[in-house]
Amino acid sequence: MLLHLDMAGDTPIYQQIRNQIVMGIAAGELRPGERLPTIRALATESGINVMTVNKAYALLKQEGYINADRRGGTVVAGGGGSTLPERSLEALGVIASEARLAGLDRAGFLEICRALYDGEGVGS
Amino acid sequence: MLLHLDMAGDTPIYQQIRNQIVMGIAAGELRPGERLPTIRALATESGINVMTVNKAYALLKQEGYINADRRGGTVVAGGGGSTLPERSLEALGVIASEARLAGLDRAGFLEICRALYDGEGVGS
Amino acid sequence: MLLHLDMAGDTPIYQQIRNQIVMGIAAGELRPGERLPTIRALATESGINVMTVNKAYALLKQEGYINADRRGGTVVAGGGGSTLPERSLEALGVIASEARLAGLDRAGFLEICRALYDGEGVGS
Amino acid sequence: MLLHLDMAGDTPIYQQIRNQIVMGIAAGELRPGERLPTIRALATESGINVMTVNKAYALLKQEGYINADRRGGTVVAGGGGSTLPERSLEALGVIASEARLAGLDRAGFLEICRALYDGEGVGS
DNA sequence: GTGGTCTAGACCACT
DNA sequence: GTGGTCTAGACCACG
Repeated sequence: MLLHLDMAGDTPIYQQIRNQIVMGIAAGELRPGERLPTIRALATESGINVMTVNKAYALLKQEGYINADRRGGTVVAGGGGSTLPERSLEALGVIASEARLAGLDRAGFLEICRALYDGEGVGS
Repeated sequence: MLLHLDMAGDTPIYQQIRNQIVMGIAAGELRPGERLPTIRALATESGINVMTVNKAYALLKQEGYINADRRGGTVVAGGGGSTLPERSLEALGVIASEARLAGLDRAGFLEICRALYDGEGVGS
Repeated sequence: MLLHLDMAGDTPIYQQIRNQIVMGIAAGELRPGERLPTIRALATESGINVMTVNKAYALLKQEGYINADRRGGTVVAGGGGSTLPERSLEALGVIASEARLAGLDRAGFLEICRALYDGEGVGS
Repeated sequence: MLLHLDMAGDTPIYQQIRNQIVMGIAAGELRPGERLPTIRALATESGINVMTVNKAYALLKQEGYINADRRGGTVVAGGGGSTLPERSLEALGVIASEARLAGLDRAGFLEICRALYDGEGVGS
């Protein structure tokens, strides 16, 4: 459970944590039922504050990606995802426009989308 | 040049302006060489601060989507976009993961991407 | 005596046990004088800690819903409840407000209250 | 905008704030579109921390009761409430059971519910 | 001046 | 030992 955090960028740290955990689940590195690292463990290990990790976990819980097992620990939730969030759809629309203006043709853009969906890296 | 601004959402207003102009260019509603409305005009017309529109235009200029006209106006830049920005690529990766976890299969996801690329709406 | 416990929710487990026993008594499934399952039995049967069940029983005893039997068991207490607890009254006030804001008119809200009082389910 | 906060009780402060604002909206003391006090103002005025009020506002925003206007300030959202939250329904079921066991007959219980819905006080 | 974010350090409820 | 809550003080993005 190694996180790559960019302290300088303008994406909030708790968002970065949230994003990487979501990607980790989608990639199968984190399986449903598996325990996530403790808030405190992740905080000290990453050199950030407990509250920040707390916020990330709270967000993930609210979105239904993870569950806080009252017996201690936090667990990856099993499936049941409903639909692609509205705000992601909007962001996707903007990105598609940027792709067109960047000179990417339809096939090229879809190839990138496919690669990311399949969890392959995109040649930077 | 009608803007739909959401004062409640968590996307900064200048970002919303920037996004909608980018999408407008990609959709062909704004053609290369065409003049954009004055900062002041857009501001009063949309009921927002001049500084906010200024920031959006500055951002678009910096990204190369628009250019300052010699006579003081602002015009849509022609082509020339190089590659999909790094930060958009990262965002796309997150969205692809969310799509997987939302139960969307590859075909469904790519269909959405295609529709957005082609400028069609997505059935909500 | 089957308990439905939600380990993920934010209601403490001992509270859930307490609530379900209270509802069981009100519904007539548990009659005054009837013996409750042993702490240990309920704990192992539900896969939770003995201390947790203990806490629930202690709470119920303190509230007067159950009594310690001379022979070491625990039995459902008979009637005698005085008034609706202050904290429940406050919670009810909040819920009534939520109902208003949810667009529920007075008749609809009271119908739900009646159904729950009479032990009927509420159509989801 | 006076809040009555119980620092000793086991209800989190941010929850108490949230509850009282919800009740304030339902009672018509806070009307849609009206500005709520600043986070800092409410914090200093109530002698609590900014982060605590922040959390309460974030919760209210997430529930759709208020909107953070990006131009500064926070505003009461207009209507549009969907349905009574599931967790409130469960709590209501428990309270109805407590009422029965407290010796309240159906009419008495419904009278209390009606009074609270109509915003009248209940004789302690 | 507004809300959003982060930190360091602390206490508490729950299991 | 876990997550949940609170504090005091600070910086920043936004408008």
